[in-house]
Amino acid sequence: MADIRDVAQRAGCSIATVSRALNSPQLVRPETLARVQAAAAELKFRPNALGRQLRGERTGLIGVMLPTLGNPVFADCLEGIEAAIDGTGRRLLLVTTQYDPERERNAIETLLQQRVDGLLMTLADAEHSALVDDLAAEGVACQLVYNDAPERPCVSVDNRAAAAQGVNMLIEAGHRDIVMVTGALHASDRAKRRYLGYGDAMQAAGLTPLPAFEIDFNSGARGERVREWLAQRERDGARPTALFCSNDLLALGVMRALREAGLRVPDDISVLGFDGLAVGELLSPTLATVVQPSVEIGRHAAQRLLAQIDGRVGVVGASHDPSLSHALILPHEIRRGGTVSAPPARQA
Amino acid sequence: MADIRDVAQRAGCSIATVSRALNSPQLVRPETLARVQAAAAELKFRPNALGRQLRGERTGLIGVMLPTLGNPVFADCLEGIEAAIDGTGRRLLLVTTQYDPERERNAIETLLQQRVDGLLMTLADAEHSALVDDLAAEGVACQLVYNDAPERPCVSVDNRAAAAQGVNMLIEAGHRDIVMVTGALHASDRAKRRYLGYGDAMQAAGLTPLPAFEIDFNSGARGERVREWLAQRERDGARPTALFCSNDLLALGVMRALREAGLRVPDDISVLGFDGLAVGELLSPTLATVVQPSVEIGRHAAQRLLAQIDGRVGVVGASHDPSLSHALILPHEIRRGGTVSAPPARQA
DNA sequence: TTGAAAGCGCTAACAT
DNA sequence: ATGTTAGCGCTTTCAA
Repeated sequence: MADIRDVAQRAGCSIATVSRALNSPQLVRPETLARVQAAAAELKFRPNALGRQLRGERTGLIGVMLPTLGNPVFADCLEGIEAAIDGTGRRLLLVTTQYDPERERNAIETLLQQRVDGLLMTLADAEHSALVDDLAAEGVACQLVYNDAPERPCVSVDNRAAAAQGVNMLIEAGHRDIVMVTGALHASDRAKRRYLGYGDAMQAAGLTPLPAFEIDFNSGARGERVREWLAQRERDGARPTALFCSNDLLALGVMRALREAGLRVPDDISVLGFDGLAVGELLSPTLATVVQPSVEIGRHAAQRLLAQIDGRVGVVGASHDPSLSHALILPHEIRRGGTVSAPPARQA
Repeated sequence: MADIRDVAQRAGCSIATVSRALNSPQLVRPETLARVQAAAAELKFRPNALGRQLRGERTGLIGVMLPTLGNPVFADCLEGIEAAIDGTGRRLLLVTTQYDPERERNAIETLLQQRVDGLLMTLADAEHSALVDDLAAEGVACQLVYNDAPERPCVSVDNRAAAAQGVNMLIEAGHRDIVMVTGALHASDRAKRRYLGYGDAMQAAGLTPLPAFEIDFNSGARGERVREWLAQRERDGARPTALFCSNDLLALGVMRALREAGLRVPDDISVLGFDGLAVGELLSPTLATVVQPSVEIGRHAAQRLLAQIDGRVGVVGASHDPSLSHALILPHEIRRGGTVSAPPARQA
């Protein structure tokens, strides 16, 4: 593979001139420029980004760390990130962590070793993670996505308020027995905040918040678990009339289980999701859900990160925009859908 | 940021010893090793991967180029890729191209400049693209995913046979008026092969293949287009009784349009998809589809790529496994689902 | 406008 | 077991 020296020799100039011709053509005499370009083309010269990166201040690499791509929420967000960096000459280094804190640590270390200019990530639990503080202390540019921790650099919706508003919609539809269904609650700060929002809405309506029904997201036996739980509640005479699922994917799984258990949605039981996945609108009945602007979350996070990186030019006197180190809360939306209706008439 | 020299000084040894301590601990006296590790920890030394990569043969970087992450097929495939490289110490450089050939060219060039060890990609049209030949000529390790071009290094299903089998299922259910619905047909070699498979099945049953109904994937007006088209067919008295959609996402969109047009699936019209998206099973009725093992496709492609890279050790006399430069065809599956039933009784 | 030269941080001979 | 040294390919002063 030809290197800059080969090109220089072929063009009859020094490597410095080749470098200029490639990066600052205006600094080079047109005739020389042409010779260099010709030489580069003939040799199929492909500049080695590693050399440049090793030398320079920046690599143009952005580290992206997400829990999984199996949930379209993250894929959507990634699309927003891509859209934001498109045309800036940056590239994305991608890692997924499966919500595993240890993998999170490793991944970050790896990305940092590659000298990414900045980090975009969703942590399992941003509030209790010292990671973000460490990164801040090290001066690593970084934005969290989806995590909402008010005092941290992140982009998200107000999960608590959004959840409350969603649950409130259920209440307004006439539901009083509402249970929240979540994955492992302890593993996700978002699910926790949504549960708080659920509690807010319930209490504001004078209802008693119920414990969340937690089911393991990764277990194949989800359907069965749901049915067992339902049967139990049935025996207790306390079957809820509505379920608030902490995310859309979970809602879809739950709905399948309900169907298999012979329950009709929404006639027998209403279901509300959270995320606003596009597929939700394609279902019938359409999935009622709390919509986060996933693509926009990704886009904004990336834009903020770039601003952060660029603001770091002089390294010292840089114009550190303080707003970039606090949360950016994007508006959520309630999407009414066919999975929510009034509760079935009470049977004596 | 501390570099290897700082660590050496602090540990009272040479940089070579530090390097050894980090990469081949067994070559270093335990006592020295301990000193180095202590020094590295105290200085929060983070090895600069760029230095190593510039020096070494390999970067450990794998370039991944996909059309979009908006379609879960590709996200699933990416999960398989991740699974395959997990634990190998490699990282993924990700780019999406939106099916745009020019972006494809740019992206590849970019990835190559970063000196990725190999490339994993889905091209819009692998058969007519000179890209793959160029790459092969340059000796770049590369595997195509989803594209099935028999003579190329790729991992996919046999799109033609799979489509034929799917369409045959429709025929066996009693359908004779079957139309294939696709995105821009010219843009995707897969859609083209699936259309061939459609033709195969129709002809084998003594039926006349119909022209495909192409609708722009990126247009928001999809629903409307479908309704117009249906109305037209209706007037012609030639409304098909079954639609074979070239992918599941399209099928979902089409089904929505059908519903909005007042048609029931499958009572009025049957729908068959292609891909095997997980959401298809969560719908009701569940989506009948031709299932590709997306995660496995990604996993295998990555494994083959790694084998290719590793086989290149001696650079010259390497054990170039020739099978790696030909297609690996993975088995597909027909998923029967609620969206396909017998055609409605003929009305005079 | 161009060239010479000094590294960026690391690894791997080669020497001791 | 450890040190010395020569680059990997590039950008960027500093001089000319």
